[in-house]
Amino acid sequence: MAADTAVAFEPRKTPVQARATVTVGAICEATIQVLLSHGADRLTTTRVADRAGVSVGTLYQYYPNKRSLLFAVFEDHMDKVSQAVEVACADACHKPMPEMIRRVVEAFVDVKMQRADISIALYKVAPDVGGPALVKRTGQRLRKAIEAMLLTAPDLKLSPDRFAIDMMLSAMSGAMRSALEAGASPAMFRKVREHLVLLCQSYMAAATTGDD
Amino acid sequence: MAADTAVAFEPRKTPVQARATVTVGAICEATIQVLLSHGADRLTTTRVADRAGVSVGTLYQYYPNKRSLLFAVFEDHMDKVSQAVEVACADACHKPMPEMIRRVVEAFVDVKMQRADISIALYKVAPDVGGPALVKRTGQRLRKAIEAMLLTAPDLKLSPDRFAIDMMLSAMSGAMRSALEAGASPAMFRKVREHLVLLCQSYMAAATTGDD
DNA sequence: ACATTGGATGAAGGATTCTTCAGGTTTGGA
DNA sequence: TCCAAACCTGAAGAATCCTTCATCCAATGT
Repeated sequence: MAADTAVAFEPRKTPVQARATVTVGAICEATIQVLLSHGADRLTTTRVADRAGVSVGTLYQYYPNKRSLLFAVFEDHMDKVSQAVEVACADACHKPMPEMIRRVVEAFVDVKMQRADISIALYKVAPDVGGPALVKRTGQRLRKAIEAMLLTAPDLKLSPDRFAIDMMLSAMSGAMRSALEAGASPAMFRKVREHLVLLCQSYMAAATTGDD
Repeated sequence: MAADTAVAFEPRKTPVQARATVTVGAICEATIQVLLSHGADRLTTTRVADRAGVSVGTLYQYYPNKRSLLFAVFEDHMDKVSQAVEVACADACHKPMPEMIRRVVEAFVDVKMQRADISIALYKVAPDVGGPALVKRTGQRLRKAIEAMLLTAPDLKLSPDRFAIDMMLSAMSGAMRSALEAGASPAMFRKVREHLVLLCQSYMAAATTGDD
């Protein structure tokens, strides 16, 4: 059921002139917009091109097919999220564990919220674009960053469990996803953030005590 | 961007004779299979009919369109999950809170795992089929059941917060989703279940103490 | 046995969509 | 100024898909 995850996903050509850079940016932005306004199943290359103010041909000059376009947008978003979390991890080294968790969770929630529209749009295509694979890759990247950070915690009895970190990450994703898809208000997001911090802190505390 | 969530989703006709019941069952099962083997974007009504061993016309006799078919399968699954959790809630009344949480989490994990293939298949179409709406509805249903159960807990200082329950549910969904999409082994699932219990228990304990 | 309602068929109409390519326009350096 | 490379255009080919409907088979009750 898989194996075609890596077929022709690479961009076809990289923009050289400034004009083309603008074009590619417009195409990516238009992809998000069309996804939000028309849904994943009515996302057509022509519609995206129209919205971007270019012709279809132009789109196919940079992306070999529709999936590669979606994949590129998805990959870009995941990369931004990863970077935000990695920065938070670096900043939180040597702090007490609860403080570490707080920073990581807040960084994650904030970066997702700043680009709420993109996050929501991408949930709609992830399945059709090798989503799980990319999500897994990103998960590993985040886990490494968090693992490294936790190793510098002065108040940890047990070494942090890899599995527990994955658990925490997937719980975070789930909570954010449902908040985003429910169209939560800014006030609601603050509450989600607050509770998600509590959730992760208490789980991590429990997971790094008499375990085995 | 919404408003067409309730268009022609109702089944067209309900099977009367036994023969037709079998047919409808085969169509639903075939839908899952095609989803798993071909992906959401290559799920065609003709392919589903072929796999079910009937003609397309038959399919359209029961479902007015493709989306309504997907919706029906989705709705059926969500109903099964809800029932399993509701039963667990009813059984766990008057038990200590940690025990309650344990039962609910285990019920949820187990029912999802029993139908792992269906769960995975449905993740692929949820976005295109009024998924978020159905998920929200199911979430409310589950929250009510859990809320009622928690009210009978003998060891709870604060009345359980609605928001906290939603939080727990979305964290559970997220964790299960990533485990399912990662193709976790049975052994891995046991570990996920165990940790998810711990996560929910520690969060609930924290959320029902000095809060606000 | 027969009429009526339920159930099944599958070719074909109608509508989209993806992707290409031959040819025109713009840019930037020589 | 002039040219080659970079860009852009958009009509049209090729491939799918969704859905319908006229027609035939099966079941049920009288």
